Amino acid sequence: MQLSAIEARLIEAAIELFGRDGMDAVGTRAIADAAGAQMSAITYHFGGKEGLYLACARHIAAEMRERWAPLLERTSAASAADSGAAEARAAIVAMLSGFAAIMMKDDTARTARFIVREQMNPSPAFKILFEGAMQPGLQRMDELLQRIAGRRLPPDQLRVRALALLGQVLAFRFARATLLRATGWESVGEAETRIIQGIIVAHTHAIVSELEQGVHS
Amino acid sequence: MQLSAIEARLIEAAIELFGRDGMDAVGTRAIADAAGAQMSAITYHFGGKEGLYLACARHIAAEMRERWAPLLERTSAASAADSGAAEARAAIVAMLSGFAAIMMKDDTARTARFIVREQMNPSPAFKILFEGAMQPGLQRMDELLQRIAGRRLPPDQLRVRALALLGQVLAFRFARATLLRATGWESVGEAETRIIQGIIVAHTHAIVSELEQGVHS
DNA sequence: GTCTATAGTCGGATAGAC
DNA sequence: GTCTATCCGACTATAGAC
Repeated sequence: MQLSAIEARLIEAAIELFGRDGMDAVGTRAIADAAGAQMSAITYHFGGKEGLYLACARHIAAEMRERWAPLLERTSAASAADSGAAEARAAIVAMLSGFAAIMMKDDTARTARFIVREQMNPSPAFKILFEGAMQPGLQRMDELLQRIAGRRLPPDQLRVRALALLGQVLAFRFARATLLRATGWESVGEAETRIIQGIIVAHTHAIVSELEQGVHS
Repeated sequence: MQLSAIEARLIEAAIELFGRDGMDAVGTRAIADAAGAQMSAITYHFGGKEGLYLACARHIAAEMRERWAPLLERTSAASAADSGAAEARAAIVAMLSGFAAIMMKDDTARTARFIVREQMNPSPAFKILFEGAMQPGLQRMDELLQRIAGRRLPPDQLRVRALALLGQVLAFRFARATLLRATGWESVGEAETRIIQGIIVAHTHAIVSELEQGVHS
């Protein structure tokens, strides 16, 4: 799927505006203006506002897959059947730490807003985002947790644990306004990201260790 | 601040619609219809759409304060200066477990959507929500964590830890679509809430224990 | 492919009857 | 306090010039 220059600009602008104000609240004129294009270009290239919205979802899914890729590669060995619990634990910590680094970057904010809207009010775009962007990471987390917990936990409990672990990271993106107000920080730069990562690592380590011991006992 | 019947109906309808579609995407006519009122009633009672929006924020803040109140009362003794780490740990677990119970209820969905919008795109309403609804709970979490960590952690680290703990719970509310898809659940009823609470309790216990030991060592 | 012009609908605010 | 009627601007979509 090769995009022309104008299509790329329209998608970038639309992700920003759809994310900030929601699909219904954004005018096609505002998107076109922000992209330096004519409103009718949206009709021509995407068939209308809804087509542009779905194109945004596909773009975001592809971008997320790219960002996850290194983390998934690095942890693939640890999820294999012949690896031990210690390796799996290290892989989980690495995934969440890496995920935190991705999510704290400023340029993730636009896509995150878009995704959260779909979470709370799913449209056909949600399927694209879930299968393209979230499924792979969740599945890897599942595999790693299973290497630690064995078969003692039912599958839905594994998934809930995976979501709770990821949720710690997500909160710093979703509840950004509260984070800034509660800490007094002006923004989340490198120093703040390191603090967050350190705490995510400590929490994850504690949780996974407990899971390991809980299963052994 | 006593509300007339029509004001109450308008606020209820507006929270639902503003939460689902966002302030800009909802028409005053749609709100009025849902409330069984005339559009001009919004102008008359709230001065306009924005006034209604702020009234929604105040209403939500008051409702949240009410829901938090029992948890804050029950944990106030444990946050006092003469209580021990074990009491504080139990209080933290109780707070998060209770918070999970509140957040999993279906009728929290509307207000949660409204709040998440303000998180990602703060308007003047955010201050109302933060100070009225979030500040008290966060502060109590802070106090309890401090009883455990002593003075070894700088204040912003305490707050980040508090947010990470709360984030686990929040994720199940604002990533609801992912939760349902990842688990295959059809809804989050009592049985599912118990599973989530159990995992929150286990995770919280692990995190707080680690914090306790980390400080002692 | 890119533009302008226009059609038809719906947005919020408000004046004035009752 | 509650209603109707109306203003004016913004919306999406589309037809047609170039």
